[in-house]
Amino acid sequence: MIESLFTYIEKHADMILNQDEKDLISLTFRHKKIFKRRFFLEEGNIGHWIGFVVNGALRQYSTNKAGQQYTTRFAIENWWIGDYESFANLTPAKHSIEATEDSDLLLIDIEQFQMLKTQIPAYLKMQDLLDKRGLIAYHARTQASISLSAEEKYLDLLERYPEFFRRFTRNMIASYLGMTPETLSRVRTQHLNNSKNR
Amino acid sequence: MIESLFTYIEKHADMILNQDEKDLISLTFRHKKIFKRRFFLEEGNIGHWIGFVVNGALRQYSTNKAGQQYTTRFAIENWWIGDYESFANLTPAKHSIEATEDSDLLLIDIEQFQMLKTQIPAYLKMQDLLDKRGLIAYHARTQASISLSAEEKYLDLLERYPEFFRRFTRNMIASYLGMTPETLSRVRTQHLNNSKNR
DNA sequence: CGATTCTTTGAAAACAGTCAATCTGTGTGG
DNA sequence: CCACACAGATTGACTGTTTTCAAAGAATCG
Repeated sequence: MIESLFTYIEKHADMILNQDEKDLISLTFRHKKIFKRRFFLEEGNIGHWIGFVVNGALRQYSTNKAGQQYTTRFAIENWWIGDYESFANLTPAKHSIEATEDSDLLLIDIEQFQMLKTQIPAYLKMQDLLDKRGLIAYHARTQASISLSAEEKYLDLLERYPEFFRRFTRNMIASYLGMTPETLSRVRTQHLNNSKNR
Repeated sequence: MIESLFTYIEKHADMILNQDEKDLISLTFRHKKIFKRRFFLEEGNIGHWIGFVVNGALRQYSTNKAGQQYTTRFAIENWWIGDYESFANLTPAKHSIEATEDSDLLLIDIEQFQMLKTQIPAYLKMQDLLDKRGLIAYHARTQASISLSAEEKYLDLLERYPEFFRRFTRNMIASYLGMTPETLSRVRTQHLNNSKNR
């Protein structure tokens, strides 16, 4: 189980972990199984842990006053999941995180997270890369949500993460893209027909 | 000029800078004046520097294939401005940055930026805070752009940053909010009339 | 198999965008 | 200092896109 985290760190830091480092990491993370439809975090609680997804799938969402849910993130194998704001500041989470498949996570809390960054150079390097990427990804997504039509948003996501369409429901994807399920459905059939007629 | 940067760092790190640290910072940053309508960075170039805005105002935007501009950020006094992706990775910038008022910036490049983080604890602490805030702000903006109507987006921005409406043109604000200037205009007058009738 | 949830489809309404004309304000040059 | 030019802002009529509401059709889970 922990092996996939080692591989992930080595790949993203472009460095090799020695045995001491691997041992430290093994001791630091703890395994948690979350079954489908169960919550990893519920809005209002403190999200003490972030998790590395060994396998499974989860979605993060928030709910507005009208009770509508907005999916803010998806996570599948080899992604990290957690309410970053709550994790970093130990404030009540503004999001809930629910498993959409039975999932295996490796958890770490903020103190140990900081500790690993100081103790293991590869961990720090990986985290720097992820922080950078995170900012850039948010930027791209904001841009997309502002400037693209419903169809373009759909095509954009389909191109980037085709797997999402196999693993998450249309409702979740629609709310991730900021459109209704009906609109997503129409955009999809329309696009499928277009491809057929060529 | 550099004083406002000291103040900023001390405030955001919640720490005091000693004289050596102040001297180091003074030597590291260099002043640059950018006049209205001039560019701090043009798309395609490498954004070697990021800048602390001592005074003035700037906007960052990108242009799509159709030639439309999307404002991605504003910066005024005591904000940082730069294409973070280009700065961190030394890749060609995907955004342009233009002064919308005569502006004074204090510039730093990536190497010196890293150096200050290792040499000055307050600088590191400030930067950690800003990174956190940046992620959270992007999250909030993404959320807003997905889930709010034109009117709600307008009200949201008006509440958060009323100053923007005084210092940036409606065109810029409309493109920041992801709507046409006409829609922004209508939403505004409608809202002004609503407030009047109470 | 039956119940529940998810997805699709249709029609009408709301919303935002486009195009064109007018109005406003600012800055520049004569 | 005025007049003119120009960019920005508003307004109106129209078009196109997306949402809403309602119902029917699939798919999934116990």
